[in-house]
Amino acid sequence: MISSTNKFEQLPLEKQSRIVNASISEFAEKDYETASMNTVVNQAGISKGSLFNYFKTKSILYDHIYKLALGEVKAYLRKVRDETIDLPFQKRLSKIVDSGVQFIIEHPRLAKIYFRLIYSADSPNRQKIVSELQVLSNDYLGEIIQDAMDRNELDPNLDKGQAIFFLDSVLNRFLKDYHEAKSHGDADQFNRDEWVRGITIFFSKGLK
Amino acid sequence: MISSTNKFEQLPLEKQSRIVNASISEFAEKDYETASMNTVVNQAGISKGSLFNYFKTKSILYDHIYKLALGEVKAYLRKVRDETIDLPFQKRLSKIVDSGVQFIIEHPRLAKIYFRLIYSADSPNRQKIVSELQVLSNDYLGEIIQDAMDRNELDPNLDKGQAIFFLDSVLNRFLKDYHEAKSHGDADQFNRDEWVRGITIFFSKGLK
DNA sequence: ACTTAAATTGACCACCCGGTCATTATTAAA
DNA sequence: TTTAATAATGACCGGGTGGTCAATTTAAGT
Repeated sequence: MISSTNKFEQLPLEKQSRIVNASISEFAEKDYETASMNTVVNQAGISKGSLFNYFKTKSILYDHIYKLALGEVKAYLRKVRDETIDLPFQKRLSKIVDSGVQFIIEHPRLAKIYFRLIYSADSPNRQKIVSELQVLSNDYLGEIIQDAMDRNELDPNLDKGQAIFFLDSVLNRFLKDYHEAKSHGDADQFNRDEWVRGITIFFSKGLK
Repeated sequence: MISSTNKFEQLPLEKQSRIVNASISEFAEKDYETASMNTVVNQAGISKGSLFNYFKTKSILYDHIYKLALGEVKAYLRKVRDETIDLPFQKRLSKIVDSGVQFIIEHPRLAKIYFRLIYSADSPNRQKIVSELQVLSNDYLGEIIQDAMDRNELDPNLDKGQAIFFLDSVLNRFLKDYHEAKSHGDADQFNRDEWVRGITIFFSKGLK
């Protein structure tokens, strides 16, 4: 079976990275419908015919790029999960937030694609992608919560599904706001440590 | 001073509502860039020249529509705020969630436009609109929280800004998920009362 | 009924899109 | 060096876009 990115993968690495780079920039800057294959082609310095030879359609190229972005996100998450496996819940949570912030700083364009995927609506196969992400998040946060419950750090009668939802809501929203503030240049309004502390306290005690 | 919607407002009401209806449908279904003036025109049963006579540009029409959507949202929020002014925090919170759910049921297209505005990125003047919304949310939730603090229902040492952020994150995310589940036909997985209870408990006690 | 002013129309414009494919340039085999 | 196979090109296609404007219909004034 021949993958649809087969021709692309056989290209010299330098050319591959030019194309990937241009695509990342374009899909980070504009949403799927508005992103232009012409722009990608010009930025990558190749001809239109070539690009459509490597990727049969726009949506296949998009697939390639978002999977790449998601792969990076997953790697970050895995790393922090494994590195914090022995830490208490609060400490663990704050490390996860830290790691998210770090990802945004190191890969701003991939972060943009990721948030577009989560929050915006108009990628192809959106429904499938979103439900995949939900499973991912469920597994990931579910594990963290289960660990904490096993250690009696969290209420053992907790509705796990709801707990995951709350974690997911706040964490993603925080990172999204942080990302937006950063790309608008006014990230200094975020005292990171203060927010990380606030978030972990909130999850422990609520607002009471 | 002549408003840019002046000509539009002088139209017979029936024609106005045909145009508004068509516009709402289009901007609910597609994001700003993808929404088509031609579709609006056809659906409204008027000529293209007329529409551009009433609204000089696409972005002015969009302005009119999103302000309309936002106005409805605000009215709902005001109503529930005023009706629950004497209730304790938890009860109040659950009424707010209820009201949001009701809004989604009664105005699904406006809800779609609202969520697109909040979560998606590509409307004109996005930055200005989003910061306006932030002020709105700050005022609204800030008031609710302040009331609760005054009654010693919440920790008096609470960082108000953070508290608002947590409320906003969870409430908006819940309503967005509810809205999406509903428009995908599988809203039954949401046991509304259970979620409302879970949310209010979470805000009181956290996950401990 | 005639004239004038205002509202409505839709063909038309320049532009951009994703995608194609005959032609050309490059490489490998003989 | 000639031939055959492969890779790269960009002019071109049909279609859609926001926006315009001369021409036509409708309404108002006398």
